[in-house]
Amino acid sequence: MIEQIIISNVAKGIESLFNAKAEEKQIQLQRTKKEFEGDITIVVFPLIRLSKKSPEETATLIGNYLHENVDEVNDFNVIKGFLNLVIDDKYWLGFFNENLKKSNYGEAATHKDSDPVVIEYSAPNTNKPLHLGHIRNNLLGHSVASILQASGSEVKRVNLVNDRGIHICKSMIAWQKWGEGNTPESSQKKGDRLVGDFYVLFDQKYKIEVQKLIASGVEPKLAEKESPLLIEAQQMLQQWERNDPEIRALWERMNNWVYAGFDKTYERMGISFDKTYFESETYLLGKTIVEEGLKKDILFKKDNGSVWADLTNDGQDEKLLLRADGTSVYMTQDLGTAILRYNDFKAGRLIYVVGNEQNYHFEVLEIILKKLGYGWAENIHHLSYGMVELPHGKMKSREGTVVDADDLMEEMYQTSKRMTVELGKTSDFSEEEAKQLYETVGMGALKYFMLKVDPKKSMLFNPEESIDFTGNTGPFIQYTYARIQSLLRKANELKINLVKTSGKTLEMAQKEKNVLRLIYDYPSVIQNAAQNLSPAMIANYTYDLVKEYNQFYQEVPVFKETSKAKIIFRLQLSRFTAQIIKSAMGLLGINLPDRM
RNA sequence: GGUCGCAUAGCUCAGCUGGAUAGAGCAACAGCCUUCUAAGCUGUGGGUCGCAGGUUCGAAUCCUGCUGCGAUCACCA
Repeated sequence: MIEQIIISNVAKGIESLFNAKAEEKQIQLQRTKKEFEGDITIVVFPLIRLSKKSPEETATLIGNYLHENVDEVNDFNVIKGFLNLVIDDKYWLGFFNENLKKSNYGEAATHKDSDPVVIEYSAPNTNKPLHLGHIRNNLLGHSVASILQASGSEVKRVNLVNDRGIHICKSMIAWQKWGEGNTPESSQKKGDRLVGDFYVLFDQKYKIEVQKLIASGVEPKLAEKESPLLIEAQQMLQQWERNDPEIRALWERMNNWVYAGFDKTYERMGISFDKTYFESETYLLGKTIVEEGLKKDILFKKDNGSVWADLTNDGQDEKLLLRADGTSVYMTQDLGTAILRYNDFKAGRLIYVVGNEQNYHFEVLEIILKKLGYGWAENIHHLSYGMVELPHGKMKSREGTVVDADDLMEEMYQTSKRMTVELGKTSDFSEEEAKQLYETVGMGALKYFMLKVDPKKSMLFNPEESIDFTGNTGPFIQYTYARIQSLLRKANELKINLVKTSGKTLEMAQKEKNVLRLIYDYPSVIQNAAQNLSPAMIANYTYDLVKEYNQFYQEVPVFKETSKAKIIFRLQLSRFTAQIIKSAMGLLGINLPDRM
C-alpha cells in the first residue's frame, strides 16, 4: 500500500531532517483535493512541532526528501500547510494489473481463528404482516451480515419470531368468532395478511364493546380491562400456556399461515436466515437464570414476590424481571435467549438489529448480564437504527398509515414497469426478461433508498412521491452496470482479448485515473463499513464510483481509440468497475441487470 | 421531570478518527443524442453547518450551556 510506504518514509525523513521522532498520529494523509495537483496530501501542521520551522518550509523539506528517496513519488507541491504528492502512474497501473484478475477483489479472507458474529434481525410478530419498518430492519440486517462476511468475519444470521402472547390470541379469537372457517386458500389472501386482518377486526370489536360498557356507566379504564373479549383473549393465553390441545392446534395452524406469508415476503426481499428461533420455545428460558441471580443476592425480591434488578449504581432505575405471579417479562426472555444464542454459536459478538426505541432495553440487558456474571455481555452490540417516518410522522395502524411491505414492493414493481416502458427500454425484451427487469430495478430502487442513509438516523419516506430512479439511486447504479455490460458484449463481438495486461507505461487520462483511484479504495471501504456496521458507506462509495465512471464513459470513448493498448485498458477498467459495482451491490442485496 | 439521540442548500441526504474555498441528488434554469445505452453528461443559481460560548495553529466535526424535534423511563413487547 502506497500509504504505508509514505508514512514510513515520512517518519524516516523527519528523523534525518529534524532529528526527531514522529508519532503515528502526527503523520496525517488524505486524498488530495481535486482542485490541486497530486494524489496524496500530507497535512504538515502536526509536524511543525518536530521541525521547529514554518509549515511551508517543513513541507518543502519533507517533499524534497520523499521525492529523492521514494520511487513512487514523482513530484510535489506545497500549498500553505499541505504537502501534495504526485504519485507515479506506474504505481497505480501496477496495482491495477495485479488486482485485475481477482474475482473477489476487496473482500477479505475469512479469519478462521475468531468466533462467529451472530446477528439478529427481522424479529416479526405473527399477528400482522411486515411493514415499512421491517423493511429497513431486514435490509439493514441482511446487508450488515454480508458486509461483515466480506470483511472476513464468520457470520450467523438469526431471526427470533414472536409467535406467542396476547396479540396472537386476539387474532385467534377473532377468527374463531367471525372467521367463518376462512383460510388463505379460501379467501385468496396471503396468510400473514389474513391473520393480520383478524387482529384488526378484534381491535374494532373490542373498541365497540368498550364504548358500550362506558355508555352503560362503567368507568373508561375499567371498561378497557373488563371487556369480555379481552378477558377471553387472556384466558386463551392461559390455555395456551397449559398446552390445551385445541388451542395449540389452532395456534399452530394460524401461525403456519403467517409463516407461509412471511416466506414470500422474505423471498421477494431477498432475505434469509441461518437459524430461526421461536419465542414459544424460548420464552421460559430466562426464569432459572433470574432465580439463580436471586440466590446469589445479585437480584432482590419485593414484598409482593416480584423480582427486580437494582441498577441504581449503573445510572438506571430498578428493573422488573419476574412479576408477582412468577411470570416473566420481555427482559427475562431476552436474558435467556442471549445466553442460549451465545452457547449455540460460541459467539464472539452478538449483534441485534433493533430500532432505537429500544435503546434503553439493550443498555439494561447488557448491564444485567454482566451483573449475573456473563462477561461476554460486553460483546453485545445493539445496532440501533432510526425510525422510518412518513411526512406526517410515524406510522399508525389506527390511522391506516401503515405502509405494508408487500404493497410497497408491488408498487415499486409497477413504477419500475411504467418508467421502463415510457423510456422504451424493453421493446426488444421477451416478456419474461422484461418482468425480471422491472423487478430488479424496482427492488433496486427500494433497497438503495433504504440503505443509503446512515442506519442510526431516522429517515423520511413519502408514499405520495414515488422513489426516484435518477440521480443517487439504485437504478442509476444498475444502469451504469448495464452500460458496461454492453461495452463488454461489443468487445466480445470484436474479439478483443482482455486477458493480457497493458503494462505500466500507458498514459492515463484524468478521468481514467479518477476511476482507478476509487477502485483502489474499495477494500478499505468494506473494512470501514464493517467496522461501522454501515451499508450506507458502501452505497455512498458505489455512487461516487459510478458517478466518476459515467464521466469517464461520457468523455473518453473506448472504441474510437486508435491505440489497441488503450482500448484494452479502458475495457479492463470498465470491467473492473462493473465487478466492484456487482460486489458492492451484492453487499446491499441489490441485483444487477445485464441490459436495461 | 430524568436519561439518550438528532439538528448541514427549498426538499432528501454525504461529509471517515478535527484540516485547504462545506459536497451530491431532487426541484428550477441553460446546454449536449448522424458517435460505445440520454435511467446519462456539462453548466448556472441556491448555505450564519439550530443559537451562544469554549478548546485548538485550525471546528460542521471535540467540550459546556440554551432552543427545537424525537425516543424512552410499564407487573406491555
